[in-house]
Amino acid sequence: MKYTPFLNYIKNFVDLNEKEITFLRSYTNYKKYFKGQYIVQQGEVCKHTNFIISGCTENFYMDQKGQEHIVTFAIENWWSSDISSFITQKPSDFNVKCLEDTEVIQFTCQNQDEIFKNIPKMETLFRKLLEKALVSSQKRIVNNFSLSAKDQYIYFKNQYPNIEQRVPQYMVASYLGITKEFLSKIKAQLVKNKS
Amino acid sequence: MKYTPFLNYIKNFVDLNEKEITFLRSYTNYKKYFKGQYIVQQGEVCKHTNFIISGCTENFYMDQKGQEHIVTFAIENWWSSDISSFITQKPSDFNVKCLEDTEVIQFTCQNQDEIFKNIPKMETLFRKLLEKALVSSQKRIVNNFSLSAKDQYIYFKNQYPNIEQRVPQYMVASYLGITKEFLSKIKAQLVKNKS
DNA sequence: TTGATTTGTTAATCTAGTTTATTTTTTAAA
DNA sequence: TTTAAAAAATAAACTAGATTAACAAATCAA
Repeated sequence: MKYTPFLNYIKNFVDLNEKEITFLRSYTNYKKYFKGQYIVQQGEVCKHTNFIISGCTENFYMDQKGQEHIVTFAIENWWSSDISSFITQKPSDFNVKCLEDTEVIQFTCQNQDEIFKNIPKMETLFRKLLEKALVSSQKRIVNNFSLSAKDQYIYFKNQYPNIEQRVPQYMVASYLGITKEFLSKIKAQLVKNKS
Repeated sequence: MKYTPFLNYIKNFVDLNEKEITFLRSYTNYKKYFKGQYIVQQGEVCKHTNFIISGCTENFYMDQKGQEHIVTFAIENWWSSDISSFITQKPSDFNVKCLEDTEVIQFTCQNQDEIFKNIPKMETLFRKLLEKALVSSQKRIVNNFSLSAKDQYIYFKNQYPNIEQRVPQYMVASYLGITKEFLSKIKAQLVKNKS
């Protein structure tokens, strides 16, 4: 069943009874996007928070010079949205785009409020998820400060071993905040030093 | 009374009745630190989340080369802690140090759980604060990617107009992730271009 | 099964920001 | 009021990473 991965994920953190599960299902919905489709577009309001059942998304923005910068990737069992636009319901500065066919369970801001009101355990879960997200966001700032591009790449590979195989290299470079040419150079260096 | 600024702050977001206020006060405590004192030290567990009534703190860490990097500043009406260590209750990678005499209202991890259990509105408030903190952390990553050091400095001045006067310039440089020499150069440039 | 588009490599040149070192200014203790 | 320490400014030499450009593989549609 389509909801299974989502409910299994929730079960890792909180126990829901039948009634709560029914409620949760009625306030969320399943959706499938195809490779290349946008879940959110820069300038539009981010209507949903999405839990990824299968597939892969990128969250990126375009700067004044027209350059794209990838802020995050998300894969199975991760959450994907533009949280800034979602909580304020104002136009987003980011795009969320599917890099593969992607299935999600999603809910609106209104429905999120209903869920939290009716199942306080869910708000506790989200509070804890936000804590972790904040920690890893801060960790990224710290790494930006104290690691060279090479060490940041190594850190990325360790932290997200699954992602590098699934996305083109120039996107990894964009995520790291370096040019694709320089990442190419770093990889050549690493190969040389190994042998 | 010492609790007034804290209760006023809370009042901006949620309405608490007398009983809830009494509860909140009995599960938090007031503490005064002097300039130069550490609220958290690298290697120790961060025992409290602190709400700053007066004063100013820096959150910094020391990298392998012995260089200090400031991750955040905090002043009146802000929260200050190492959230990673606080939620996991494992040794912290960061120091929180007072840059001025600093008065706080603080609570432990255990007491935070009690507060959330007994006053669900407080958990909602914290969930929302975390959402905002995450947004501004992501914004900082984005700026790191797309702004030059000069533009990041300008952004910092706009976003935190109060802080620059209160801390030495080399700390602003550390926060921005650049050397104090380069910040000095940027400021000289800005002065020249203005006249 | 080809040719067109997307992705990745290499190398020369360039630049934003670092490092190191010296000098000047400000702060604060005695 | 003097003096030592902390903070800020200036400048030359240096480097990590960007830019540009040309080419090589890989992927994919027809």
